[in-house]
Order: sequence, then C-alpha cells, then structure tokens
Amino acid sequence: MGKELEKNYEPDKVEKRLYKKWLDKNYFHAEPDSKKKPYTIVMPPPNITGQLHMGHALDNTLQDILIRWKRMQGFNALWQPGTDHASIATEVKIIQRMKEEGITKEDIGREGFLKKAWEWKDEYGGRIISQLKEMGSSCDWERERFTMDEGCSEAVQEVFLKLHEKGFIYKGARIINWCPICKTTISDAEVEHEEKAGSFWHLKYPIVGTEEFIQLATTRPETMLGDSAVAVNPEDERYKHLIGKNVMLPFVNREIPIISDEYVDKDFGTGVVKITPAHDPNDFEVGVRHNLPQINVMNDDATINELGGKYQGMDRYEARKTIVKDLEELGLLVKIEEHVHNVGTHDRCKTTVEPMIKPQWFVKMEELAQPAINAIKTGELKFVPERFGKVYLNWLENIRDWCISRQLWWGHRIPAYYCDDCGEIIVSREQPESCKCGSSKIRQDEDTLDTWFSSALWPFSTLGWPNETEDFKYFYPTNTLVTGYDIIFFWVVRMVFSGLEHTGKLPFDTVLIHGLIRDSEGRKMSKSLGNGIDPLEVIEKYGADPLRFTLVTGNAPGNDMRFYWERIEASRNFANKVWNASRFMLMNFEKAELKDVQLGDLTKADKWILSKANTLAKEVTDNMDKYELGIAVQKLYDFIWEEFCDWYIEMIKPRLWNDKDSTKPAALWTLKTVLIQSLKLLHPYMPFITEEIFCTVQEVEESIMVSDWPEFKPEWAFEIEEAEVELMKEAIRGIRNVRTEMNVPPSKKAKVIIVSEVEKVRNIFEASKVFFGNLGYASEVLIQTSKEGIDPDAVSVVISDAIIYIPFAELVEIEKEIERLNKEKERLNKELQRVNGMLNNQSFVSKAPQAKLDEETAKRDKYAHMLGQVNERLEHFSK
RNA sequence: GGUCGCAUAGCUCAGCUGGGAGAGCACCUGCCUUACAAGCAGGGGGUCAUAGGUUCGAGCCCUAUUGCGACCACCA
Repeated sequence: MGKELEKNYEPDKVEKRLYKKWLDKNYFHAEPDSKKKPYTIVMPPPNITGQLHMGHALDNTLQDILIRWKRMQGFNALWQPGTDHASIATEVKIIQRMKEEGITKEDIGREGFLKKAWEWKDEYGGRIISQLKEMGSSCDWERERFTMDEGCSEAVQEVFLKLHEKGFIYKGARIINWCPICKTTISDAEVEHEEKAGSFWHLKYPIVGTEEFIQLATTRPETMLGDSAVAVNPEDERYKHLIGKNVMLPFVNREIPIISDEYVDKDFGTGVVKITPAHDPNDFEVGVRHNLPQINVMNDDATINELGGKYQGMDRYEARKTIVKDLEELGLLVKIEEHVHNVGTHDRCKTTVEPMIKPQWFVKMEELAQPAINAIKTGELKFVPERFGKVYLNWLENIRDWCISRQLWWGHRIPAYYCDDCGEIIVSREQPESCKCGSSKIRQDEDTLDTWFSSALWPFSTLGWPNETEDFKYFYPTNTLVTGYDIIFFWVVRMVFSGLEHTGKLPFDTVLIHGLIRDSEGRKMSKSLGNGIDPLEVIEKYGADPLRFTLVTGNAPGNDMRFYWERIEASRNFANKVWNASRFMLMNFEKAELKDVQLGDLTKADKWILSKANTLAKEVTDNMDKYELGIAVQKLYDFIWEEFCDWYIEMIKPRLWNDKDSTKPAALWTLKTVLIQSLKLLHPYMPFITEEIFCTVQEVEESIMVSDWPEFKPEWAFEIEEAEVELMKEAIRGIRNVRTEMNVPPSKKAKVIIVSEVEKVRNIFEASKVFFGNLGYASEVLIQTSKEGIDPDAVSVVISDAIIYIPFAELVEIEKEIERLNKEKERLNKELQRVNGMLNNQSFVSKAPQAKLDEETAKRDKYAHMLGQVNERLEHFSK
C-alpha cells in the first residue's frame, strides 16, 4: 500500500482519467451472450440541437445508476444511446441561423437546406454526447444511433408501409392544428392550452325574409367569413321556429341555414352558435353531420384569403378588429363581454394555433391503442410511481387519430408518391417508374413525418429491427424506461403501441418516471427566465459525483425537486468523507502487514460493523429493486458517515495504534472489507470517487464497475454482537451527554465506574473497556457489581441494566445533577405511561400480534428498571 | 369541467405492507482530538393543513373541507 491520497477529494483530477480508462477497457460495451441474462435500457435520445440541462442530468443519472447496478449484479447490461433529429426544433434553429446569413429556405431549396441540416447535425450532434460523458454515463457508445441514420430510417419506412397496408395510415382532409409561424401541422399533443383573457362578441345576423335577427356570441369574429350555418339546440323553445330558415351572412352576403344540433348548449351565451367547419374542430364535426360546406378563409400565414372579400390580405387579428368595427357600424354588434377562455398554442413557438382543413396523413388510433390499454390493465406494463399509469390510460382511452405529416424538410420524407395524371397515390420504398395508368409523371410527397414517429420505434429500431439481428433477439424487449412525466403522451404511449404492433412485444416492462428540477423558488428552469443551473458548471465546481448524488437524494420517484447549491455542497462533503475514511485506512495500512484473518478472529466491534454492512447490502438492494433510490442512498449516507466513520473508525483507533494488540489485523481486515463493500454499494451513485479509491486501495487496475455487487451473507450476520455494541454506544452517549451538560471540557479526563448486577452486561463492558478511553474521555474504567465505595455524590447515568458513575475531581453543582435526573425521570415516566397504556388495554393485548406484545413488554421492564435507578439517585440527593 | 398530486422542524424534503416523528441546511453550546473544520461532540425546535370515520393502534387507510400545484378537456 504505497499509494497516498490527497487531503481533499479533487474530482477534476480523476474524472477525465477514469472515464477514459473505462472507455479504453471497453467496460460499457455489451454483446449478446446466451450465458448471461440481458438488462437493457434505451436512452431517451436528446435532440441534436440540445445542450445538457438538469433534466438530462437527472434522467441520465437514474439510468446510469440502474445500469451500473445491474452490470455489477452480473447482468449483461446494455445502455443504448443516441440522438434525435428533432425535426421542427432543429429546422427552426437552422432557419434562424440562415436568417442571420440572409438566406431563406426557398433560396437554397430542399436539397440545399438538407445539406445545411446535416452540417448542423455534424457540428452539434456530438456536443450533447460529450456532455453526457462528463456525467459518467456508462453507455455503449459503439452503438450510438441517430433517428435519421440508415437503420432507423429503414424502420420508419417499414412501419409506414406496414401500417398503410393494414389501413392504419390514411390520407384525408381533416381539421388539423396549423401553426401559422412554423407553417406546418402539429399533433394534438403539441398543442398547449393556455388560459387567456379575451372578449366575447355578441353579434346578430339578419334572418332572410324577415326583419328579425338572430343573436349569437363568438370569441373569434373573423372566422365569420367562413361560416356555413348557425346552430341552435333542438330542444331550445326560443329558437325552434327558426330552424330551417336562413340567415344572411354580413360582408360576404352568403345565405346560410339555421340548423339544430345537440352540440349546442342552450345555457351558454345566447344559445346560438355560428358554425365554421373549416376553422373549428367542433364546427367541423357539426359540419360533417349536416353536410355543410367547408370554407377555408385563411392562407397558411393566417392572413385572410380571397374568399374574405375586402378583408383579403389582412392578418387574422387585424381582420378581427376591422370586422368588429364594421359590424358595429352596421348595427350588428350587440355587446362585448370580457371572457377568459382557453387558446390553443404551439408548444414550441407559443403562436396561437389556427384550426384548418388540409389533406394530411393520419394514423388511425383506436385499434392500435387497445393492446396498449390492455398492457397497463393486466399489469404487464408498470409505471413507477403507479399513478402515472392513470395518466397514460386516460390519454389512450380518449385518443384521437394522430396527424403525422409535417410541412417540414428536416425529417423522414413520407414514402408516398402521386401520379400527376390520374391522381393515384402509391406508397412504396422507392420512387415508382410509372403509374399503373401508364404515366411516368410521378412525384414524392413533399412532407416529412412527425419527429415522434421515429422515436416511437427507438427501442427496437436501435437494435436492428426490422431485421432479426442477434442484438434485437437478445436485448429486446428492453427492461426499464426512464423518463420525465412530461413526455408520457409524446413518447411513452407511442413506443408502447408501436412496439406491440410491430414486434408483438412490449418494448419495456417498467417505466420509471421522474419529475422536474426546479429552481430554488420552485419555478421551472427556463431560458427566458435565465434561472437555469448548468449541470456542467456544477461538475466543473464540485464534480459529477456530488451532482449525481444530489439528484437522487431526498426525492421520491415522480416528484419535482428544487435545486440548491447547499445540497450540492452537502453531497460534496459526503464524497469528501468517503475520501478521508479511505485515506485513514491507507495511512494505517502503510504501517501494517495484513495477515490472514478468519471470521473467528474478529472482535465484537468488528462483527458489529460487518453485520451492519451486511444488512445494508440487503436493504439497499431491496430498495433499488423497488426503484426507491432516494431511500437507498440515504441508507448508504447514514451507514458510511455515522456507523462506519463516527463509530467504527473511532472504536478501532486504539487497536490500530498499538502494534502489540493481537486484534489489530482483525481491525484492519474489517476496516478494509467494510470500506470496499460500502464503495461497491455506492458506486452506481458516485462512480468516479468509488473507482479511484477502489483501485488505489486494492492496488489493481480492474474496475470496481465490473466487481460483484454485495449480497447478503448469512455468515456475516452477528445479531448478538450488534446488540452488545449498541449497548456500549448507549453508555458512551450517556457519558458524553452528561459531560456536556456539566460543562466538562474534553481535555478533562475522568474515571468511569460501571455498576451492573447482570454478569452478561459486565462482561460486555469488560470487553469494551478500551473504547471508553477515546470515545468517552475516561481516564480509567472500573466495572463492578455494587456501588460500594463510590462517592455517592458522583454524577451518574442510568442505562439499560447498568448505572455509570463519573466522580469528577472538581465539584459539580448538585442542583444541576438533580435537574438532569428529574428530566430523565420525566422522560421515563412518559415512556412508561405510553407502554402501560398499551399493555393495560385489553383490546390491544388480545388483538395485537405477539411480537409487538413481547416488544412492548420488554420495553416496560426496561423502563421500569431504569426509573427505579433514577429514583434511587434522586432519593440520595434529597437527603 | 375532469383527473391526479402536494400540505410533516425556520427552509427544502424523506418517511417502504398502519405499531414509539427523520435527514440535509439553518440555529445554539463546546472542541484546531495525529482521516476529514468540506470536521468532531452535545443541544433546541413538529397538535404531521382542518373536521369526522375505520382500527387495540393513523403522518400513513376512508370521507368531507381549505389552500397550493400539475395535467387533461370541443362550452362557441
């Protein structure tokens, strides 16, 4: 053991070196191996435009913990990484950059644009990957994939063709969400509903052939240009007589019918609704039921088109203002009310979405959703925490057809071709030479697919599907999916039904959901607020281990977490604690020879800590099995800091510093064994520091990450010794406590006399005399059967089955001692009262389990005995 | 409108199948004890939101209420 460690742990000196070592040794790589059980996690692919943020840091920390743990458990662990082309997000960014250069998409055309996009990908795609590496992520980088690489694109084509063939993909003119800024359709999932203050305009339309008007209310008066009916509820007595009549639509002078439809709520507004099938999803449905014309009055940029008469060319909001003004002039505006309503906005650019009718490609969802619904109902698919299963189920049960075509260039181009002569639509892998009508004027659909169409296939496209590769057969289905609750709809749902449909298997069995990292005030971290904490900054200042540790500490799955630098510091302090415990060990090993040590050579203290470490391994594993990482990490923290450092290391110092002590080798062996065990358990959470210490202590190159995960060993279970050491700790705590209360400085040593009538107890203290010197500031320890010969005025501590006298050389204030004893008496009385309350309760005695009964009975005896001792002491002082 | 979550120490949060309220930070006291002052020892501080109920026993289960928060939703 010639190696030494620095006084403080300095992450920047070790992290890069260790990560490189892991890569060089190829530890992260997994190959199919029929002799081992696979464990697979597929990484949610970050966008190529992305920069590492706290969300990624959390997501990847959780995955790395699981994968490192399973790898150590002996699984053939594969963490499959990659990136997402993120069609719209990337395209927007590229356009922005082109704008700075004064170029538009149209200037350079589709091909030119795609060239730029790939350049972008080459430039930025690797950035987030290298940032993930700084986190310590143990992904199999050799397998890094991209949603638009050849294999993934093949999968996309295959799925499109298959779904089309089965009739699940269709093209139709339906109402879709249109973003007038991005100039593309978006899916329902991409629409965010925001409450906005608006107005409710009450208008009246003249009824044809009468002098009457019908009054209605709308939040979007400009859509009147596209009205094709006015609807009332069939049961509404006020309007029954008007059904079937026509109204004259102002400005466009179109006669439209008054119809009746259940959709209209009699009690809302005036009970009359204008119907605009081309610009409202509900009106669209009404229109279909009543066979109304669909009149699209807007251009793609949401300006009014040629059907809008004099309003042509105006932006939708400008048209709104002008139309309201014009209606007012005609006396057709009744009133304006304040009105708060939900407005659909595009989640990316926050532009108000315009519903429009356009021919688009859709995936028919109802039938595809069914197996995904069953999977959660049968329990085959599990969410952690469970409640997110409801969110998932609710979405699937109310699912609508998925609009998958996008008017973008960056993405998978739809494999559909049109014959210019006969209008035939041909879905095929390659561009057909000619149409069956004989024409060769064939062109491909201009649109690309929703970016989630390819991510939906990610768990199997990355493993080689649609080809039956060895990887696919071995690693698929994957096991755990780790992601945030914000993309359950976008991604999780779609992976599940896609996996079931195309591979016949669930893509994973468990979805571990985590929350958001918020700022210290609980706000979402966002660019516009500028309140984001850069994980790379945390790593630079404190290291990756403290960051990872912080992200899993004190958090339950699915809950949001606030970020505090203080918490990072606390984790850093813990890392440093581990570091220094290891330093302590190394320093002592330098001066000693490690002999062969058998379990029989161990002292009670050794057995106590070994037994505790053994239990710890079991508990941590159990917690991790249940994905309770926050609890597991808390147990590790408490064990290492309190039990191992504060108690065990302090207990063995006298043995280590005394070369003549025959138990010194046992202490060294235990120290090392328990430290190594702790490091292994801690490794998934803090990979770097544990590796550095492990290799230094073991003087090996072989990594801790490929060592065996500790398992519970029956031969390490020492219940009796555990109880004995706990008794000794109780005595020492009592002594320290009294000394502080009596204001005795640590430098003042004092004699300690332990009196017990129980032989077993005396033996325990006899065997642990040595600890009282350095832990209890004792100058001398006497153990006796009776209090004979002890200064009756000495300060005393009553513990289970013993009383400890400390005759300080100086006089202590007797009042203080009496006060202290009285407090203790009060405490014991309260405890006794509680226990007696239970034991005297007939229903408790008859109904509580025997174990609980025994436990409480034992406590009663113990407290009663202690109380007797305390009373005896008090009697003495009252004389 | 619907669904779900949260309410526990000054702050931020844990608390697994119901069985004597925990951590980190902050605060108070005393210690530079040869692994660590990024530390050691000791301490104060909680009607577990409110009201009922189930139970021998409730922070935990049930019901209602209040206050936050999230998500979903076609009231024009």
